[in-house]
Amino acid sequence: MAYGVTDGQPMVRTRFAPSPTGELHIGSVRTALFSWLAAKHAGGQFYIRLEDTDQERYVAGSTRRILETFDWLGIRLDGGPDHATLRRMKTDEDYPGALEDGSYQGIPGPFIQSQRLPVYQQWAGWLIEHGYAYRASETAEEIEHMRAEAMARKETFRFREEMRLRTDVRPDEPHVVRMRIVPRQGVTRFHDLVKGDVAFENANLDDQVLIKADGFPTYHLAVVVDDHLQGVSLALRGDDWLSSAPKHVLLFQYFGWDMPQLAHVPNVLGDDSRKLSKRHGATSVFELRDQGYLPEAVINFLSLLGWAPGEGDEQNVFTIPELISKFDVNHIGSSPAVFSPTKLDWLNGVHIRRLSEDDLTQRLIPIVREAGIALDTAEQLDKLRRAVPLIQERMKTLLDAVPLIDFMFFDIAVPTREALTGQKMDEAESLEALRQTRDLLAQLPEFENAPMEQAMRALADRLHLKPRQLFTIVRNAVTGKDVTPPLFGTLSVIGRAATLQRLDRAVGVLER
RNA sequence: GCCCUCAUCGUCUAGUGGACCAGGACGCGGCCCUUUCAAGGCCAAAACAUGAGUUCGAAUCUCAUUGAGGGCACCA
Repeated sequence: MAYGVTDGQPMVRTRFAPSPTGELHIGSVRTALFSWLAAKHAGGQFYIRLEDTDQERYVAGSTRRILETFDWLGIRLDGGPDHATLRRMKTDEDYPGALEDGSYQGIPGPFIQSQRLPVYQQWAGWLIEHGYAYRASETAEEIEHMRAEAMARKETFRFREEMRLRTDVRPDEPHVVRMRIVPRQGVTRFHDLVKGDVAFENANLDDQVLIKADGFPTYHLAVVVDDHLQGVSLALRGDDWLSSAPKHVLLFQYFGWDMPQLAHVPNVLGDDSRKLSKRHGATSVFELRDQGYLPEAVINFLSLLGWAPGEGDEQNVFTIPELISKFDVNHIGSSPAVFSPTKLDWLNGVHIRRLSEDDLTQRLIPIVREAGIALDTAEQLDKLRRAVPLIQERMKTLLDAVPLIDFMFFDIAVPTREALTGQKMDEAESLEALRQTRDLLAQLPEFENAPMEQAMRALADRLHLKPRQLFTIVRNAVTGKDVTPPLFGTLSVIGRAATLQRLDRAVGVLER
């Protein structure tokens, strides 16, 4: 397992290597999470490397978005950006300085592949010198033509050295560098931590382009060179890479470098068991964040997509430290997992309930403000603070808080007569009940939960009403809703003045 | 077409030849608690894709079939 060596100690080092081509997909985030957990479990390092070798697909600002994703999740990188700087950046800025640094925590940089071009050129040259690669100058059109001919013969097209139109390509003329498959026959095998032993016939591998005509490396060269130079001991990636893995294995062999351990993790699928896409709602963690999910819950949920502690351990709810201590790459499942919004909801509720009241209050503040509820005065903040214990176990997402508390801050619409008339009661009875409630609450020495409940139960008794009959009309009168947090705690947050005022108004409605 | 991968309740999964007429979790249904809604507790329904084979014995091993996914770029 140990591959890199730091200070004489074996070191597990993993990386996440996205392309800056837009929003980070949930499946990619999960792969990154697995990588991070694997590293942290072993006390190792996790870093990020930007694979921007395709200039055409580059999307401005995506590097920043990628780094923000990790920042929000609470995943700290052992190589990469400074989080404080990151938070100060503007949206359209990209490439934070820390990623460009020469090295970080002993990991040699830069961490942006476009800044490592000479490195790839150097190693491509080495391959050519040692007979593992060659120059080729066929144009895209020529290749396309060859492909069409092969298809006409119903053959699978693979570019091979023998198919070159021009041999003896000079280094100074436009060309690409292609890898030679050596040996041409035979089988390339490797062990994948997730997929097990995998074997590919060399005859089915083509002479992959390693350096493009623009001088940029392809993924295949860059990933091998960087993983080696940066001391990656365990490489996790999506299983769509499995088919090209044998080429990477061959390159490692050509170079004479030790292979990192490979783990190809399955995709995350959407509700319809198809690949997750925009049509499935949440496709980036920012959407989840905006929908009121906690990073703790997202991490917990994602870790369970394709991984389980195994060995009879049936735990489902994990803190991040628990995940770090229990995570094991060998327990990653080999089949794709479906993203289940309902399970995420449940886990989010669980993690919300685990928060301290203070913590939850802090997280609610921006959301409540966003909903248009002012929290500028100490009094308003105190109201929220007092409401939190009443709503904590009633939320699946942070957004759920808003309808649970808005009436504590805003006045409500005038209730209808129907809403103020209790079950199996007529309007006169209901009116009398509300009047007596009003008088009772006006005289109550302490406008607090317990004494209020005691007095109100006694009142219901005197009126020969069931608590439910009385409480329901009081709830409607004061909150304007038939679903609220527990009534008396709620009234106490609303305060005596507003409560009495709303009761008076309700009495007025029935008197009319 | 060729190559590769995958296949246990609706979903996430446990399970590595006997302890499995398959365990847990979400969701669903019911009950309890209860001022509404939640939370919590209890109970229930619900799966080894199919077919051969190996074996005294298979969810677990092998093969085939079917289905699903991925790859076959000077994209990652």
